[in-house]
Amino acid sequence: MPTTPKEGEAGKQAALDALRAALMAGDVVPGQRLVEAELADTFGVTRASMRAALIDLTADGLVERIPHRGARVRVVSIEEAVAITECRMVLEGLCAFKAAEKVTDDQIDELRELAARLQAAVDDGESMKYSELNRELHRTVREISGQTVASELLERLRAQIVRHQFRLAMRAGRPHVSLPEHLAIIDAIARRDPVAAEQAARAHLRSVITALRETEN
Amino acid sequence: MPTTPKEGEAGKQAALDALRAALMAGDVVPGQRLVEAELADTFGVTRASMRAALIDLTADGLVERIPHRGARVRVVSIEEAVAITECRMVLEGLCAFKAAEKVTDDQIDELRELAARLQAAVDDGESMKYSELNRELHRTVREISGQTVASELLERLRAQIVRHQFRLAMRAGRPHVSLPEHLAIIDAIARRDPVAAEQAARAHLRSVITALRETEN
DNA sequence: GTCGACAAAATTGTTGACAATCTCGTATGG
DNA sequence: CCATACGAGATTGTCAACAATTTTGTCGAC
Repeated sequence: MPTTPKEGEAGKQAALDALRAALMAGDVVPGQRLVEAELADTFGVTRASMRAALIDLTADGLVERIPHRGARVRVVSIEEAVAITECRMVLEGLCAFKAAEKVTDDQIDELRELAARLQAAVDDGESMKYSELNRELHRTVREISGQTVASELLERLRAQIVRHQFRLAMRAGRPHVSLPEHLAIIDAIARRDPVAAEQAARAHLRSVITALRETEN
Repeated sequence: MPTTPKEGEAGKQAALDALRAALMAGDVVPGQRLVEAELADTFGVTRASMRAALIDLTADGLVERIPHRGARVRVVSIEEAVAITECRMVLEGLCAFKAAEKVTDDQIDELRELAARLQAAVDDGESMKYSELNRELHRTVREISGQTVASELLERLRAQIVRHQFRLAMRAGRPHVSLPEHLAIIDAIARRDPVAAEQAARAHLRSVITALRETEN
């Protein structure tokens, strides 16, 4: 556990961030029991703070809490991951549509640069770098779209399936499939073609769903 | 305040339901301060229970909590309501699409009956009844679609704009506009035409957005 | 040998009091 | 007369102890 044992202050936020980071990083396996006192001790906060953090994470769908039975890391099945990605599909489509309507010249330059970096990462076979740029692209599109409501929903949904996303990113050859899809999104937004942008975003997520189903085990 | 002053037991749930109902019913004006002790006393629960309820409602986006400053009823601006409805547009489109794929014969009968009742409500000018059937239709479509993830998101979003929805439903002539849109959704699902169903659902929500913008004040 | 009941341990839920923080009215000085 | 500093009141945040509940382990009976 790479966490410096701080003291309890405005510890709730610290606890929340620490646990969330641990969840995201996969330092804690799905289904694992999350005992309040234990975690509170680990992160150096009071039990009340940790409790509040767990409640927050439950609202975010990352943790499952059963009355008098404690909290567990929520496990999302493949089917659930697919359903979540279907929601992402339409929401990212909306963002892409709006982004194509509102994009500025400066932002187009930014996107073009991102496209070049994505291409470079694939050429060099740096899948980690690619995956990071991938997230940056999606974030940039959401930012350009100005759809804060959709953005929040997407962020929530993404957090729930980070494990599946990670597995997907590890698949050999996956970048070669998704790169042209990403470039198509960028291109459509740069051309200021909302309909094409939405279609491209949807097509990309549809491809992600197909790939997700293939990882079934 | 039509609430029987119970005692504090599993009072959190009671507090949550009570406050949520009050929010939905509009018994409490937007922007109003929500003092923990005061509400706890009103609903006959402990402050801890009320606090937990407020935290839950904050996660649902119904109230706003500022550290050391308390909770207020969140006010959603027209622009925010539009953004929320845009998200609803694509999500309900997804549900309609899936519903058209999975609908059973029995469910088609159910939808057709609902259509008749909607028509009847409009003919009789019962806008309250119509609005209620409206909600039932949307709920039925979500149910048929089996998209639990999208359903939850939609439920959250709807709760945030119930006030605006109410204002909309009160507008004279609104039912005459939305009825054919609703019938189109039902028809497309009954024909098992996913693409048409999605288009119909989107068109309906697009119309809602237009109407929302017109209520600007 | 297995099933059921009972008791002990572990864990979560709740309560009440206290501390920290913010708001607002009031007084003081320029 | 206005601005600023101060302080009382009100409100939220935190904590530690206690109560309620579930789980686990053990014993005895069939």
